[in-house]
Amino acid sequence: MTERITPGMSRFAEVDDQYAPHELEQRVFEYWDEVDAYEKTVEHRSDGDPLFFVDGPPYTSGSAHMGTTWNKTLKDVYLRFFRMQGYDVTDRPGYDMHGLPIETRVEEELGFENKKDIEEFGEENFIEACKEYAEEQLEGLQADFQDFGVWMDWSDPYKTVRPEYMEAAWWGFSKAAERGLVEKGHRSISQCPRCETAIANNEVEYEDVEDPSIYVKFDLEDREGSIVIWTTTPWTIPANTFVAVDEEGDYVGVRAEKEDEEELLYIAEAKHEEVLREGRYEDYEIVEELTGEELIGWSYEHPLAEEVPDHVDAAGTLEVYAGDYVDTHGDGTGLVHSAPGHGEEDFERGQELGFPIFCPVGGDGVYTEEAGKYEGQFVKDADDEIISDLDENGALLASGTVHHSYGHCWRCDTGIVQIVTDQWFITITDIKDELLENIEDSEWSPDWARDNRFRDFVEEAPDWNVSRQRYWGIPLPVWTPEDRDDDGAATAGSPERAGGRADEDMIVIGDREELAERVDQDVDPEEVDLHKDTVDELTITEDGTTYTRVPDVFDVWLDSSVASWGTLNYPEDDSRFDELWPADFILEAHDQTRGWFWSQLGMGSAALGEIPYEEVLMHGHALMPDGRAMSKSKDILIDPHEAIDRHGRDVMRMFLLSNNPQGEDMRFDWDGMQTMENHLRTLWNVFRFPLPYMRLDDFDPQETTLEDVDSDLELVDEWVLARLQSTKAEMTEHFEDRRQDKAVDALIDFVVEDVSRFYVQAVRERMWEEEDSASKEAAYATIYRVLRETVALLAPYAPFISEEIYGTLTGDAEHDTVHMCDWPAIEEYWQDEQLEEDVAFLRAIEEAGANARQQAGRKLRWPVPRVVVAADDERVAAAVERHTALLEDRLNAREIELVSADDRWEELQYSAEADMSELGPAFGDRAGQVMNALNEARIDEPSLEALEEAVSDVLEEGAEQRSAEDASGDEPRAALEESMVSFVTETPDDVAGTAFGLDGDDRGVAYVDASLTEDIESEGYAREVIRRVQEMRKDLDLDVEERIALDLEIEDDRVADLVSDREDLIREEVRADELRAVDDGHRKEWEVEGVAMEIAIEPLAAAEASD
RNA sequence: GGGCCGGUAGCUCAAUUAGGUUGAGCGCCACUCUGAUAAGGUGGAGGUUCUCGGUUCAAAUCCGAGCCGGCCCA
Repeated sequence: MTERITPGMSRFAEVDDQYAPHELEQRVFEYWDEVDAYEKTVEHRSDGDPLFFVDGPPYTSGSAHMGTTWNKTLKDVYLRFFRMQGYDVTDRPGYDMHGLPIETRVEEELGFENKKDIEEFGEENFIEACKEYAEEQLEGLQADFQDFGVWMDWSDPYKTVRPEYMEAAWWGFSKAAERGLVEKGHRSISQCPRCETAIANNEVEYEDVEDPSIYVKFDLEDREGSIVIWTTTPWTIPANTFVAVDEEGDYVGVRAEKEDEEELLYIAEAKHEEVLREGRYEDYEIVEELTGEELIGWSYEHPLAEEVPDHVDAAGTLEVYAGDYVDTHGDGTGLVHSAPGHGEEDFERGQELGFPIFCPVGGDGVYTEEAGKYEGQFVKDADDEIISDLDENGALLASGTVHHSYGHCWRCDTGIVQIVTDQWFITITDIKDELLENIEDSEWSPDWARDNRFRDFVEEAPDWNVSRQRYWGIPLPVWTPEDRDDDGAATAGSPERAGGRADEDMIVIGDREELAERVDQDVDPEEVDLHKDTVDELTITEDGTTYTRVPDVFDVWLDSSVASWGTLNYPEDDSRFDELWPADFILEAHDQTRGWFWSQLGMGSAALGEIPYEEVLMHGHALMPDGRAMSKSKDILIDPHEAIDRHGRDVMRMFLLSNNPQGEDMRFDWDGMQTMENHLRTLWNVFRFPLPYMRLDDFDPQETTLEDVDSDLELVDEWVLARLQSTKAEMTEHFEDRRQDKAVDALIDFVVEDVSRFYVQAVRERMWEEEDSASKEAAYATIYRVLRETVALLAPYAPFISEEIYGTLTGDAEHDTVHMCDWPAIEEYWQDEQLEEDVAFLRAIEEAGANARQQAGRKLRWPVPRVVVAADDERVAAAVERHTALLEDRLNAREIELVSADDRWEELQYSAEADMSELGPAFGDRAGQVMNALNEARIDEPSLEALEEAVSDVLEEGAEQRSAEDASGDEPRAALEESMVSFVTETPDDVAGTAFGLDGDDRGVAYVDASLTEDIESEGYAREVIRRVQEMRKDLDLDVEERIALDLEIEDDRVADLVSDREDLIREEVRADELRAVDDGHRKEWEVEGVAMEIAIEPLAAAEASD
């Protein structure tokens, strides 16, 4: 067997100098394959508590975009987290593969124009072509998801086109039918005339278009004059049935003159000027003022009575009625042309009024015979002819065009027509109260998504039209008597609700077994495919009646609505349903409020009386860097593949996951990607740093645990371990709040700020020591524990780099994959809040000291004799007292002097900062003035008396005002209180001092005494020499252990003497075994603090070899 | 047109719960440091907190009216 370098095989193996994400990720993919990492991780949790996650199935047209990528990455991070917490997670992915979008894509590919082409091609062939297309798209999507490092059960996704899944939809629908929630309805729907099918309201996309805008006069019968209506759809005029007005609106009768003719017109008062201007009338006079109520009952003549001989003429039609959809201040005239055969509101009002439904338009948008003169024309094409006919009839008041938004088919972009047809509905409005109650059984993040958005939607949701007159979908499992009058005309004109209850004479089949049992033909339930072409011909004969299948297929939203049991292959497989259902967790974007969140609620409630999910995490959309929505069709997008090419999978995931997942949109940001890469590089470097030392010393983390070296731990070790505990606690809390972004921020902060910038800095010298020491072992054990737990915490986010680091750290001593690890538990033993706070103060002091040093012009390399820490309070003083040595070390100070809060430096001056929350209530409208005075004051001691003295002018002025206003004078004069101010030190010129603080509050000042002594100069110059020799070693690319000969020439005698005092130090630090003249070596001239030096080095191995 | 969410530094966001002198990271500029670091450190520039009005001693925060973006609905 050939030896391979893979994570998990060789502890502390050599790793890349640089973090190289692409190579690393390839290695990890291969490794996962090799050890069956995913399968082992699933198996590892098989005894855990079940956690039933249901994947909202992506639609299989097109490839993964940044939004899908974010969605799947979020799912991945939570599923990995749940697994690490011990849950046995159901993680079956799914794909939504039916529906009009795929049909239109396939039609495009095949060059089809309309349904006739499909019929000619053959339903069976077309369905097969759709299936192939969907499967192809699925492959691409799934390859992408796997490439993003998402771990789900890719071997067995649920597909909505599989018979067992389609059966799950049949089952759900049949349960709803059993509850009496299925009915056939005669309703106004949006129809795509190209696709020749109803489409759901949420499939209608609104686009700005130019349409006719006409004002039409309807001549009144039995009285003089006309009422005026406005419409942008002249093609609906043939179906006019009544005119609606606002009962309480104000209307006027106007005598208007044009070209010597006079007309009496009735219009809303608010609109009359505009309408008359449109009609180019020269003069007018208001002759009547009426309310809408007074117009009711007026009858008029149909304006196209001759052209459309079959027009509505039933009793009560062609009259004025009240309609609550009329607005006398909106568009139009305040009188609304109403055609129940078209508009939804018109339809509903027409039903109430018991009018016949006249719709002279077919499913293809072409006028039928009933349209008389216009028969055979596509409705939009007939607009011009209708307008000119109206004109000829003297009915046209004005004709123009208007830009407005008009509904279009979401897939083929054809303008929709509103017509009345027979459709099948799930009447969820009958169980609306139940739906609203069921919502309460689910927890949502963020909570407003449920309590505002979702509830609003559910409250207003209409019945669900589930039928589509198409091919690529789950066939309706409904059989009706073959001689049945399917166009539903019988119900038209009925004053009751259209369609009525579910037909007594309707058979709804619930599964394949039942299908095989009841149909007249031979059907093998194991083999039957269930698509339209296989079930269309099946008939059922019972009690002498033959039933044929309703030819429609389901709205594709119904497919995914049954995912909670479809995922479990229920009802075919009932082995897990009772244990798992309903889903514990679902996670989708906010557009699913009206989509999947809703359809599942409706279907779950209709079929099973319950909401099918218990917890929802609702995220936002991925936006472009400039905040625009991404759009594939407009080529406005960031391709996840490009993101991976530029930065790698882990980086992309880290970026995506560092965004708030609760309802807020995410702006993609290349800078943010780069920052994440920098963070991961930092982690890589932290990880890489101790490896050579551990290797050299044969450190064995199983032999030498943290517990073994407990007594040798130094302060920084204990501190970083305490920080680790806090980080774990913080992350766990954020994860449980479904804010993985805050969790990863905490982790990054820990790695970058605490481990890399502080801990590693602090332990470098300990690891650099050549001989074994207890301290070094303690540092090894500490950083090992820190890294080992860090990669577990990071694993759900960045599974690749975590895997490689884990493998390199643990060898074969632990799990095969980091993803089998438990979520790191908080260990109370290592918690130490006081120490964390102490170090926070020390770091603040260090930062201030660095600032002060820079002010004093003294580099960190040069020691300073003394740093004075003036602590504002006991807490700070205690921290400094406890850790003086560490502070000396970090500040490179010979001595730390603590000035406690009770004492102070006489040289110092003070000023005061006001606390406005105290000052405001006490001084009222003068608080700002007092604040300014306080800020400007300079005093010698930080006492309230001194301060009051300094700002006395302002205080007294206020007191005078107050007593002048308040004659009773018993209110006490506002005075300064301790709580209103905090004192701030002012630095003397000769000492550099900088304030330090925590969380924005000043807590003291660090003063750096930068005076020089010979001893300090000696060390300073020596360290300057060391630094330059190190640089020269680096020039030669010498190994860290390599010995050299050093040649040092310094012109200034005084400096030369100072440096030679530290000869031992220099030799040790630069690994110089010999101090002598070097002839051939690497030679360089330097200037150090104005002193010229010449340094030469020569590797000893090379020197020996050349001898 | 309606509902929900958002608008704070060049960018990403925090501070809005409960009103009290607007902050961080990234980016930029200058200086500095460098034998784990494509790093690190110090300083700096950068703000009409979308606009207008109101409440208040005091508003990014509360209220009202708009504007812009996103989602959903019509």
